[in-house]
Amino acid sequence: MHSVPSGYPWRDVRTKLREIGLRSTRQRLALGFLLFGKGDRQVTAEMLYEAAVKAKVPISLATIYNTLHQFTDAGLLRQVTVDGSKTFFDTNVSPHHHFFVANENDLLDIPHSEVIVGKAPVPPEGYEIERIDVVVRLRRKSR
Amino acid sequence: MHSVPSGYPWRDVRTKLREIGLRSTRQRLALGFLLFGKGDRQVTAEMLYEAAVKAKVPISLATIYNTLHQFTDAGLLRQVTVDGSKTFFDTNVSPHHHFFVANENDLLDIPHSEVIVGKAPVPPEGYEIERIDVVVRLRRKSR
DNA sequence: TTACGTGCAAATAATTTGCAGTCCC
DNA sequence: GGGACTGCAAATTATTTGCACGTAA
Repeated sequence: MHSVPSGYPWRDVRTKLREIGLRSTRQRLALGFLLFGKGDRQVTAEMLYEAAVKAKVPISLATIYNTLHQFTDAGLLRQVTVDGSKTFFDTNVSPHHHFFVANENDLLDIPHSEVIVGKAPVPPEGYEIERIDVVVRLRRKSR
Repeated sequence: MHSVPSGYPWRDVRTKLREIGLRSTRQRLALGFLLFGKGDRQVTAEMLYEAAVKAKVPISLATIYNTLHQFTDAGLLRQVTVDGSKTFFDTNVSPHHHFFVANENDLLDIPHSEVIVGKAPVPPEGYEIERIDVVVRLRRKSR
């Protein structure tokens, strides 16, 4: 019944929390398991909140937001902006791009093998490229 | 003193409005000139509001939003999401990508000549690609 | 005239923040 | 015990909406 987390060694959330200087509170442990327990996930605060509620973890939305940002600051999560509202947090922090299905509000990682950016554009004078975000918008096939 | 609008033939905003079935009200004419008067622009509702105020056009923020969406629906503008909050509207509706300077909240078109996407990723079963958005995040060069 | 537009203010939605009470270390 | 953490509610920010009044056609 053990599933090996793909992409991140999360045998011990508690240890990880200590490493990044955060106390191992009930809610942070729970969110750690929910997020890193099995494979990569890309969630919104709302989704994670629902998952926590479903898992019977007593937590408030404010704490979800706080924790997501603390994890992001610690480099455990990457924030992804796809569509106006709703910010996603991705447990996959390695460089990669995303598929996004707008009317299902669903974000998916694009396997790193799928090279997309051929040639980076030349930035204007005085600026340098910090990162390139690619979002491939999908729609359900009509038939 | 005449400047030829680059990218769009806006000799007559009034005509254009009629074409898309909108009445030529004072505020719509003004926004039309501000937006399409000289070359491509990429603005937020707030930016356009300030420009209108500066141009002594009596208008409310609500009308700015209404008008931006009407223009977008008519295909005159393209909505661009870069960063969580703040939605940009781009007068350049041809396929192209963007540079974005986060801490200056500045959006720039990337010339179409600058090819970026090399190979489109294979979408998951049952889905097809609707559009590919590329945002090249820039930062000021340190020195 | 009269349906379409506009402006204001109130309503939403997502997220942040202040602060009193709680809980790890 | 004491500072870090949590939860609630109130505050913010960007945007939308309801509705009385104004105005283009």
